Amino acid sequence: MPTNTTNTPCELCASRKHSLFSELSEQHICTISEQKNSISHKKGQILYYEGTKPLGIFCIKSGVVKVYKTASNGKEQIIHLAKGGDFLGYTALLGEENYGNSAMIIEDATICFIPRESFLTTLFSNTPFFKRITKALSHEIGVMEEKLTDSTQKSIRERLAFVLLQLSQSFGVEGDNNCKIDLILSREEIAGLVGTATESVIRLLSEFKKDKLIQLEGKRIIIKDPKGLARLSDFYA
Amino acid sequence: MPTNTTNTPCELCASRKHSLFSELSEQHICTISEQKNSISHKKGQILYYEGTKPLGIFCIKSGVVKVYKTASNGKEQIIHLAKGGDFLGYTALLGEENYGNSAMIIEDATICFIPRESFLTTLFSNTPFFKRITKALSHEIGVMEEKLTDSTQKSIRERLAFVLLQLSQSFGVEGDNNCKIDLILSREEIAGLVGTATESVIRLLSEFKKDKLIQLEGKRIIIKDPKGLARLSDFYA
DNA sequence: TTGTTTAACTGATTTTTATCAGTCTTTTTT
DNA sequence: AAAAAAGACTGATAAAAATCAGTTAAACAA
Repeated sequence: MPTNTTNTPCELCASRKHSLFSELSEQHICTISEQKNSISHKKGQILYYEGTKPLGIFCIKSGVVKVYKTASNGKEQIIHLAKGGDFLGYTALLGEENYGNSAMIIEDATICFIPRESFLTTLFSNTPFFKRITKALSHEIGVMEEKLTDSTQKSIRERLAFVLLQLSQSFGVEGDNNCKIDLILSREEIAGLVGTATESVIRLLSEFKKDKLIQLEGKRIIIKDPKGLARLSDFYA
Repeated sequence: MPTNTTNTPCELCASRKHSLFSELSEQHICTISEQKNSISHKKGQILYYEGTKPLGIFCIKSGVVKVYKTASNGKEQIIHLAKGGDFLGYTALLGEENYGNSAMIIEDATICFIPRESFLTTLFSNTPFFKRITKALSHEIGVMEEKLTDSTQKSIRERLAFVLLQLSQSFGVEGDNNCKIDLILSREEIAGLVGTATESVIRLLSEFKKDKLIQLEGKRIIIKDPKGLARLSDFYA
């Protein structure tokens, strides 16, 4: 189902500026660029499955990908949402393990695949790049520790409020006196992001709406009162 | 309060065999060894606080350290328990961030401190070692993703059963037909490990005891039926 | 050893959250 | 356009877990 697309060279790729490749030398970028393969993906397609062997890394040019784990009860825990400039799958590659999560396209995407060897060769022959990747890995660990703590110590209401703020951070477009989250997620997916039941999300969203914290426009959510949400999410203290 | 101890050279340190230093060359080990500082710590002492700047890394020779985050409600989420051979604090150092968690001695320990520069110099001039660290970081991310998923999708009973199995894995000593967890943790700390209230842990432990899954010997826990606990923890499926 | 503090435990209660059952609405398919 | 399917939503209920209040037991200090 995925289709090949015109292979824009990495040198010219707009999303590279915000990516881990941003500081790579001309020479290295070109090596990578020659080996990569740009592919178009439609919403719903799977990029990779948990438990399978990583053969390279993915670099998102455009679109949105959800990275998630399926729990034994069948529910999905969404680890994070990746978008243009984000890398996927390097954790499994560097950990020399099979994928520990799955990745599904949730907004039509163009994604480059860089084969294992090209990536690793560039990495190991380029200390600044290696450092950069290591820094990203380390940062990620801190983020996960924070998420774990929140998930055990905060209420669903607090977590949902926080998720909405994060979504507006990553996918928000500023409007007149508010901020629209420009990303279509099902209620079930929001639940997967928060780590709760779908019905709880629905109930809390309508509570937030009643309290004028958000507004619902079709499937999209508009943040009306970010400070109110921050207060609710127990963001300080 | 911490006191200096005889500085066993890393070359001769028993805990090195199981550590990330295990494959380091003679030369590199000696460089590190000359710069390090071995310190004795008593139970209750703090190794470092969340929010402060890392000045080097810690390498545990003996003893046990809890690495934890304090949530806004004052409760502790224990991220993991570190023991002989484990490294601490390299995540913050490599992420170029302040400590994202705190570390407290929970069993008298001897811990070496390796200053930032010595560690980083060795790391960047030694690709195999660098790869090894990167692999550990990547693995850690997978572990945290698993923990996050468990914390949102499993019940407290399942999580406690799993924590007990992990503790017996890390701190268990085999007895006649059972396995004693040779580590003294308060009920509150077990709660911090599971991510729940202290009372819930107490109730569940007595339930497990009633069901002949465990046995309590003073503050120590003896695993009587690991398979039963595994079944309870929903370890398969 | 006794008093004092801290931790472990128990029961009752409340709060939070999940689950179940069903309706309404939107999307997709035919 | 009509039928079918999927998703959003609502209310009622049940289950899980936290909190509160108190007792008992253990550890520590005077």
